[in-house]
Amino acid sequence: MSETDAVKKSPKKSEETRARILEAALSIFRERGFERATMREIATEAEVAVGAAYYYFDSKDAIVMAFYERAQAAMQPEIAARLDRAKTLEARLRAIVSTKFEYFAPNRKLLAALTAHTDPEHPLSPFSRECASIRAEDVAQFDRAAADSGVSLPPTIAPYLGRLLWMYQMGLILFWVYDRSEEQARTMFLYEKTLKMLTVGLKLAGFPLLRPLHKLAGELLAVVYGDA
Amino acid sequence: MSETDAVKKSPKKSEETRARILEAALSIFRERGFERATMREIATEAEVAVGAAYYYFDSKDAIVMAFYERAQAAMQPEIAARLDRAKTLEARLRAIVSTKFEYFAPNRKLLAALTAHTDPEHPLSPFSRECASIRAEDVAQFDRAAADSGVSLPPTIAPYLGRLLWMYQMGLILFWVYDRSEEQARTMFLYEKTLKMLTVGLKLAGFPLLRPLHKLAGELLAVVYGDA
DNA sequence: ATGATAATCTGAACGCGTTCAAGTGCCGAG
DNA sequence: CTCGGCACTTGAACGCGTTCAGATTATCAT
Repeated sequence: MSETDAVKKSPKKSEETRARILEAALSIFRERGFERATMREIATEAEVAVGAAYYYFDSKDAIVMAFYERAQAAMQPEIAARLDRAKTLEARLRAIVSTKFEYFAPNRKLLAALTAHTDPEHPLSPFSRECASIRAEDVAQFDRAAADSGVSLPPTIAPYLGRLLWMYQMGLILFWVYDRSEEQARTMFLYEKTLKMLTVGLKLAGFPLLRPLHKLAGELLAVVYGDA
Repeated sequence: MSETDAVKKSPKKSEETRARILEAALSIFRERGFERATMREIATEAEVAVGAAYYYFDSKDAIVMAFYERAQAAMQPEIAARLDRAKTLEARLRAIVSTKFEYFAPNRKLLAALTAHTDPEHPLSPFSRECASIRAEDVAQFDRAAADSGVSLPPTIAPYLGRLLWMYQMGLILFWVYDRSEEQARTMFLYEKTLKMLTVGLKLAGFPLLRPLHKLAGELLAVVYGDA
């Protein structure tokens, strides 16, 4: 019978404790928001001492990061599948952004912790070193979305399109997180309109009339994304 | 002689204490940054107890707000004067942005506290209720800068120009605060290029070719700035 | 079984921002 | 002169995130 026990325990007992702490934390974050939740409360809810929570997670921030990484891993295949089915850039952007809205909808309060900071030195900032790998995955998705989708940009701008689209998406999500309108209707309106504007804008961007802007934009992007 | 003393003290002794606490705080903020400064340290430096600091300022955040309000009041006339001298939109934008860069240059670390948060519920966020009056003053400056400066936008967009320019300026300042390049050279490059791009862009914005975008942009702005 | 070693867990304690009951000193009315 | 009230000041104490020395439990070679 120690055999069957061992089988039951095969996903390691400590993994279960870790999961219990994570779930307790997320439950409280969702209910009360990140700021108002306390580590003592989380530990009590998970039936461990505070120290145990810190054995599994480096900090309160790190718990949110664990959630974020899990969310990213969960959404990745869904987004990939949807991207394969969509052809136009608009449809592909919808695939990415809608998947995120759907996944994060029950966690809007929690997500606020991940959008509250601009400071790239803050661990939970979307621009932080800690978020770099998730950010890179996201940008890669947008690059895939833009690839052979009909949009043609001057070579000085094209390499930045993925990052620019990521930025657009971040703005949208930021607006969504703090959108107090019924069912976030304002964000949904913004979503539709900006998406349309983006596609129209990208079509117009090819016009030779805008040639002087191309050079400027290229230099600009090179400096912004240069090294930092 | 109690007379002359009274005259000396006429700006009230407590005002002097308040000033001493503020200066102590700013000195430490500048040196070590907002986060790393502690209220105990500030109080010690100002030669008072912690409680006294809280008698004059509601919170650590409130000290930064006091600095921000003072800065705003100090820059206002300088900007107004420079605006009067400038005619083109570009020159006027330069007047506003350059004045701010100059004033805030010795306080970049401190300013980081005011740009670190996107959360509109955080007191130090540029989008917060606490910053609303300063923000309104800023927007009014940009409105003045745009007034009879040659730019003509469709009536669906024109009313938002001030707020859009304010947003542009916030982005620039945000980039500047975290710009680690020598003398913030990258920001200065960005400043020049985006300013040029903005003026070129605003000229192009009148073209009838862009008519479909005008309607879209108008609806968009109405929703974004609708009530929140 | 039996230690030894590592993994897991505990709760007191630290430094932080903040609060507050209790002082201290000053000033004007009596 | 003096006393009541008010502006100002104090520092201990609170709740927070976090740390850490030590206790407890699991693992496993012997």
